Amino acid sequence: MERELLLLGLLRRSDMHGYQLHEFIERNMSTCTDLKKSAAYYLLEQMEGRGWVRVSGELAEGKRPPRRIYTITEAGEAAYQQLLRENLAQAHTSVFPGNVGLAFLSDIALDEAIALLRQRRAALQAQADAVAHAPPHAGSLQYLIDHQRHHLHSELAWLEQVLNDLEQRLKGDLT
Amino acid sequence: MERELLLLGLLRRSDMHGYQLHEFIERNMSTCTDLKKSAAYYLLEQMEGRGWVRVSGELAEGKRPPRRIYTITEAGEAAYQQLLRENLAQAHTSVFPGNVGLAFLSDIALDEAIALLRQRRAALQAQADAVAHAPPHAGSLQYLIDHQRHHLHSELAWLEQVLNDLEQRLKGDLT
DNA sequence: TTTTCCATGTAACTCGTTACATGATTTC
DNA sequence: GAAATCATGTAACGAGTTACATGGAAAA
Repeated sequence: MERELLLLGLLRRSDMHGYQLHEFIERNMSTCTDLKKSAAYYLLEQMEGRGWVRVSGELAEGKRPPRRIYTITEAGEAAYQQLLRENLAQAHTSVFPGNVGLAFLSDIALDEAIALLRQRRAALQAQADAVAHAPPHAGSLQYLIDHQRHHLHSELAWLEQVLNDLEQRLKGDLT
Repeated sequence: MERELLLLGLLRRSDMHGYQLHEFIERNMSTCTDLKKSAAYYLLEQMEGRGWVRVSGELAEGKRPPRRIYTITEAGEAAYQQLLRENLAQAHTSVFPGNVGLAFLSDIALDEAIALLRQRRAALQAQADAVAHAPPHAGSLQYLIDHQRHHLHSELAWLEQVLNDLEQRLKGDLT
């Protein structure tokens, strides 16, 4: 329900059409979350079926497909209130599939493991830089971005620790 | 490919059947990852189709379904080596769908927001405790568990920060 | 004696991605 | 004139979950 929470939260601020919603998320939240265009359209239709949103207008400009402007309904507002509370109260167990490799780190020679993790560190650093340079946002959206920043720093610190550990061991092996 | 990496890594250590693999993951890695039984069976069949593993024996005990023991093949070993390297070198962009709510924190009254986040903190703390009390593991599996521990502590620290911030603001409002 | 564990497997379903199609409009 | 943008939508596919079926063995 996280995706519908996101859409409802944005629609609550102002009516938008699908393309616009996707664009906003892409522009302002890409470091924290993502929502493909097709998924956005799909979710909007589905939520319309549930009565959470309704099409409040169809603006045709030229001969391109008319913009379908969505508005949140009362039922949608109620759903939003509940989803938001659930979301805030829960601690979702975070699973990092990208880290399974760590469990098998010792299957690789020390020096190669170090080289690989340095690559990872560089990529992670790039992500951290991207978030750092993101322009500040009004309201609590900033919390989400700050969280991502915090998380990336934590990941970098941990990786640094592992690298130090491995480098120490490498030294030990050579002497 | 993370799940196949996981299975290959385990099969490389010793031949196992599906149930056993699932059980091992459940027992020893449940705080970091998960793999449903049906998914395990499905992946094993699929990997067998790719020639990454083969059934090296069928042990029938009594009249229950015979254990299908899987062994990693040479092709599987090659795949493993590559998957592992890819996995270690990449920094997977971590997306936390569970946190979208934070972007809408200001839609809720301060005192209720605080109460909700305290619930979240308690749940998070419980997770951290679970990882802390997990018995130590041989080999680099420990890295994975340590990472999870590190991550949970980072999350707790950040949440504490947000709560402090909100509590400060609540004080300000009351005076 | 009832429940849980062992061990496999299948079918239906949900969710989301990819890749496409349309066609005007703006930008390079 | 080619390419990217705007704006919607569909169809096919893939991965994973849920829920079920089987049936003996061990534990409560």
